[in-house]
Amino acid sequence: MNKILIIEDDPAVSKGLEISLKNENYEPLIENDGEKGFQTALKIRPGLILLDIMLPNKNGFDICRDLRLSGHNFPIIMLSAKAEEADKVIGFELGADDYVTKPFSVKELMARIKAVLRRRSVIVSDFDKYEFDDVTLDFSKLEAKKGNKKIDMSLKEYEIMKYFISKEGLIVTRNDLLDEVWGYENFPTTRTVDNYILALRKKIETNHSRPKHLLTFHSAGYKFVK
Amino acid sequence: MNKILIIEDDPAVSKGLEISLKNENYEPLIENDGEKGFQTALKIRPGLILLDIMLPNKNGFDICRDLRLSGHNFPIIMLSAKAEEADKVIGFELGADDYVTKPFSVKELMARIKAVLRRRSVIVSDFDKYEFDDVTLDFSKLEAKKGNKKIDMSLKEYEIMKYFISKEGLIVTRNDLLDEVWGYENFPTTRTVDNYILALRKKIETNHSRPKHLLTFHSAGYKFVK
DNA sequence: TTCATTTTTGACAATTCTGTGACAATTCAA
DNA sequence: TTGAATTGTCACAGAATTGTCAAAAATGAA
Repeated sequence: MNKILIIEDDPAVSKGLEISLKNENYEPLIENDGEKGFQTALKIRPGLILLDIMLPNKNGFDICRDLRLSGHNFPIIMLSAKAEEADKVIGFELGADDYVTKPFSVKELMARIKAVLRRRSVIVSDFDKYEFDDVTLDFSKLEAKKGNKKIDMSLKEYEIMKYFISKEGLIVTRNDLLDEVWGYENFPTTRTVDNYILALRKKIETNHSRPKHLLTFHSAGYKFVK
Repeated sequence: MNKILIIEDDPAVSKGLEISLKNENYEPLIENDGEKGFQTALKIRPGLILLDIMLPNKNGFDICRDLRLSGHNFPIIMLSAKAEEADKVIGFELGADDYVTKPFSVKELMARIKAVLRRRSVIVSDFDKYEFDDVTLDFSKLEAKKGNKKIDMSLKEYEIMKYFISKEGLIVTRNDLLDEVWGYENFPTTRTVDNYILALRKKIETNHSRPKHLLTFHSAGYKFVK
């Protein structure tokens, strides 16, 4: 997931970036045409896009906006020769993650790439407070309460709850959870999931052996209901 | 530092905004009168102002202009029923940061608030004295006290405290700190952060091994509470 | 330059979290 | 109703993270 798509029509710039990125163990790919770049982005789903603004066929702003409109949220860093604030603002409003003006120092750009990727790797979806029954979860403060008693939950437990909540009312299989919460780095057994369910039930359910929110669906998975 | 002043005379709108903002962990405050809103802005120095245009006593354009004239640069997002481009231009020329036409989607407005605050977040943090428990920090004089004993703190320690304070109650990851306090020039390891935490705890906590203000959140980061 | 201070790193200890397997309980299907 | 499969439950080992200290490296002033 460290593919980086460079959409940039000046070979001097793109070649330089390619070399620097390879040095940092990313996998750079160059497109020098706006429309083709856009298509490639959709196809290869890069981990990050370095996006020039002035491009043949489709400019950077349009690419950024269209990617966002079509529901993709690849991290995007816009590159531009113009230092004007206006460009910057537009870039951010279209959903760019960062904005770098040429000429830029390679070191700085690398740092910004790292920063953007780091920020993204943490954030998942866009609610950070959620309530059901007598339970309150605050994901940005990592605070949880049942009634007026604080609940101690680990980060992984928050992540699991967040995933369940985002799928409220739907069956979530153990493999869904392993893929989405644990990711592709770790491969615990499906039993691990059951253990977390148990732990969560003890925390959020009034009677953990008669769950009302984290329900079992035999030989399918679990379902969270509000 | 996340107070948001809503100056809006339609309760249907302001109440709705209040609820949404609370959900996002902001602290909304409503004024329904132009002149009073203006005075309140001067008094409470909000982190951002949501400003309607049509208002009793003093309209939004005047409020915006007068705030800027009196040297304040709170981020301002203008709200208006009129979609006319003219309004837009005037709003920006008066120094508004963004402009949203009613009816607006709450999600969009929240996104714009975040975007404006992000753009501004580099500049703001305009407090230079802060107190909690028996600790006093003066960021412009670089003086600190616990009880009546002076504390020796390095500049970086002041910067870290300032960042924590600006995120009071929220989780701050080590990477947040590295991005925001250290910036893009230096890349110390995350262990460096822990060491600063230790040093700061020894200085500001009464019992550094039982911290009450700089709290650890395992596998997430730290949180400052007042 | 030297010296004092600040910043960073690395090592190790202490703590917390995760994952696993065993066994019990439950569910399903025939 | 019975047996196989699935899920509930628990306690423990070892992984991973954080606390802590001391020493090395960097910085800045005299």
